[in-house]
Amino acid sequence: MEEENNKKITIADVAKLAGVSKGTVDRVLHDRGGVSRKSMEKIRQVIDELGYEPNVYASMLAMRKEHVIACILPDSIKDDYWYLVREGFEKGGENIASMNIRTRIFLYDQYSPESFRKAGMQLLESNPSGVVLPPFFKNDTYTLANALSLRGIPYVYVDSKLEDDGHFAYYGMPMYKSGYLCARLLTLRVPQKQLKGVLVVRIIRDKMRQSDPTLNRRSGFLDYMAEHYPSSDIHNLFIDPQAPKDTERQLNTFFKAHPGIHHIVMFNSRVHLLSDYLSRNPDPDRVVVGFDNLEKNISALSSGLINILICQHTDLQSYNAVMALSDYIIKHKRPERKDNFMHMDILTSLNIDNY
Amino acid sequence: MEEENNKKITIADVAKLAGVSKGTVDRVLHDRGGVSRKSMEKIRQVIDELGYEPNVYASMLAMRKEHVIACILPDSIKDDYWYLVREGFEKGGENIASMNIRTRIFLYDQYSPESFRKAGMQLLESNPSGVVLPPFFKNDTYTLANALSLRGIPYVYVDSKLEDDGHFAYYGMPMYKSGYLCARLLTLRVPQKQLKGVLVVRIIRDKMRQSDPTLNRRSGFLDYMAEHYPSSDIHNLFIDPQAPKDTERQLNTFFKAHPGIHHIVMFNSRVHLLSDYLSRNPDPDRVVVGFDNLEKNISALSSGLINILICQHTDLQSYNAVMALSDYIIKHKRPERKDNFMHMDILTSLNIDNY
DNA sequence: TTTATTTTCGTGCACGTGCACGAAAATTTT
DNA sequence: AAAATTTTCGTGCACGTGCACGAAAATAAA
Repeated sequence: MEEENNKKITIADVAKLAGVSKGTVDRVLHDRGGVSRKSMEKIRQVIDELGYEPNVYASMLAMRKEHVIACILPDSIKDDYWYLVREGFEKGGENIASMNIRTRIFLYDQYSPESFRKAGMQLLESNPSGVVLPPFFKNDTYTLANALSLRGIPYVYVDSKLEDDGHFAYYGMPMYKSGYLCARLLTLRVPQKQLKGVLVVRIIRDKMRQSDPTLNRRSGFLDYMAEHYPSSDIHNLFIDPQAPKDTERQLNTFFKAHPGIHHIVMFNSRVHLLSDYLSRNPDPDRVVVGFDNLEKNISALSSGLINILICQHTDLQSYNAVMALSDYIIKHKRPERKDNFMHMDILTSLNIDNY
Repeated sequence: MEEENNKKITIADVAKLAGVSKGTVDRVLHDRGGVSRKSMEKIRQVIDELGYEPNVYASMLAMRKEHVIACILPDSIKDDYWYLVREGFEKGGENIASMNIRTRIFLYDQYSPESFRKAGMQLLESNPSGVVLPPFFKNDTYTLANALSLRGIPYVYVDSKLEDDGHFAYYGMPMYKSGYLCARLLTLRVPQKQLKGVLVVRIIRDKMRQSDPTLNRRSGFLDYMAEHYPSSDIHNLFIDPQAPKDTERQLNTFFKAHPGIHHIVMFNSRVHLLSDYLSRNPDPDRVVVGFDNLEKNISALSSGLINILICQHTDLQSYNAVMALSDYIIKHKRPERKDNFMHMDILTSLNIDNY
């Protein structure tokens, strides 16, 4: 059908062929009613026949609305996990700035659900055309998602997603699998019988957060270990990220008590917290695996303190989310898949360049 | 300076403040001369003061020109290396189709420089606004690049790049490093003394191509091996991709003669050519490393025939190239870096999902 | 039928930029 | 100084869509 004879088909062409005015064509294009059934059918048919496609530029030019894509985020220091999310969002923002779409970030205190709600209200007031929504406090996130649904504002989950199905898209990571992969990489060079045990370092107050996605990662890890090294011990050590000296002392104590253990993992993004201890206590047999491409992690990898980093493009998630929303705003196109799981990158000191 | 009080600054605003007409402002915006020095300076100053930024939509709407981004490629069967380049290019094309930028591919026979020149002429005749240019025949590519330069058409090298500096951008891979990484991954689990040797499988007629980028990769590989396994042998086996049965026979013969060798690498994208032999001759000690995310390679990885695939986003290269060019056409923005080296992904059967 | 109401539809302007045309101003030539 | 030429600049329309306004047509109420 598609008429590909150089000239672009416009609304006027459709109108003429359908024997109506371009106003009417516009009405059916945007489903805004007030068109008789006969006209509508005729117009739809002509649109198909001619293969009409709207001109994005003319459309955006005519539609004066100023578009805003918003994001709600925990306030965070530089080089934090959430900072990566933020960076990706902002990168996307730069990319679409010239398309007259602005971005706004609403920050909250990750230890105060109250502040989340407040930020959520402000976000709604800004009347965005799309929202990037990393769930944090489950119930409050759900409330916010509902409010957005009600207003017809598309929202994209990143990081993890809630069970509601009203989201526009999701960009996240296969947490369970990442844990499984982590276990495998950790034990790559270890024959079955030699593995004495593994130390899992955890953050003491992560219990606070209602739903911790790293739990799934831990499950994946434990399952692999149970399958392949059933007799090896998994030790847990809880550290306080705000007390680096305590951390170092704890690690010292632990490894004095368990001289046979050389394998360490952390399931969140903060493996760099171990850097101090690791650099002061070299061990040729040691293997350390961590997650996420924080700058500090990457430099720890480069300098050999840790061995492997499993990266899941935390920043790409929010970047993709922004781009998906802007594509929807500009071209009215939905992403190919609604739920998108990111690829896991294995980073070692050898392939860390150009990352 | 930037006036951020909601209203967008237009050319008319600039014109009024500079005491000229918008036609004149347009002239300085596009450097098309015919403007007195005094006016020009005044206008430039006002533009800075007001922080004027052109409206992309209005600009593209007014400028009727139909933009084409072209690519010159070896004709290839599906699931070939060059097919990946093509897929990336086409994916980019889909993405910008709604922005009224078309893509065109000019194919040539990779065994005929003559056909390359012909395709190049056709490409020039299509008068593209930008070109994605994977070098193949060195001299002819250089000639084509020159012709493009002369016409002011930006061209982006992908895959590898020539020494001229006229290119708009480059998206490629650190070949040497990929070889080095390959060697390391191949020998990950092998103690120094146990490695008897490695088999390098090569394509018999790759000598034909004037500059073969995989040579660098081979250098990286050999350097690593010389450093870490100085006493191990590197065997070369030349196969003909069009004679699968010969290949299998050659491999059989080789491994009968060298029972101690279990490590295989191929430096091009065709490690899948070994699949038949590998599946019919299982060897628990075997390690196979290959390159590039061809579908056949990926399925060989999934089914455990090969162990590691080093991927360099062959498709992303051409995709990025298209996007960079379209960004330039639409927003007049150049990429952040001129030369972009892609990241190397390490793929195992464990992290191959969602790739 | 006449009037009132609702449904359907056409007209025309605005969005901001690019560019062609030709006029005005400046400069050179006669 | 007048004419010819060159330089500089202003005017106005086109691009294709969205949307407001009000007219025409269809339907309902009188």
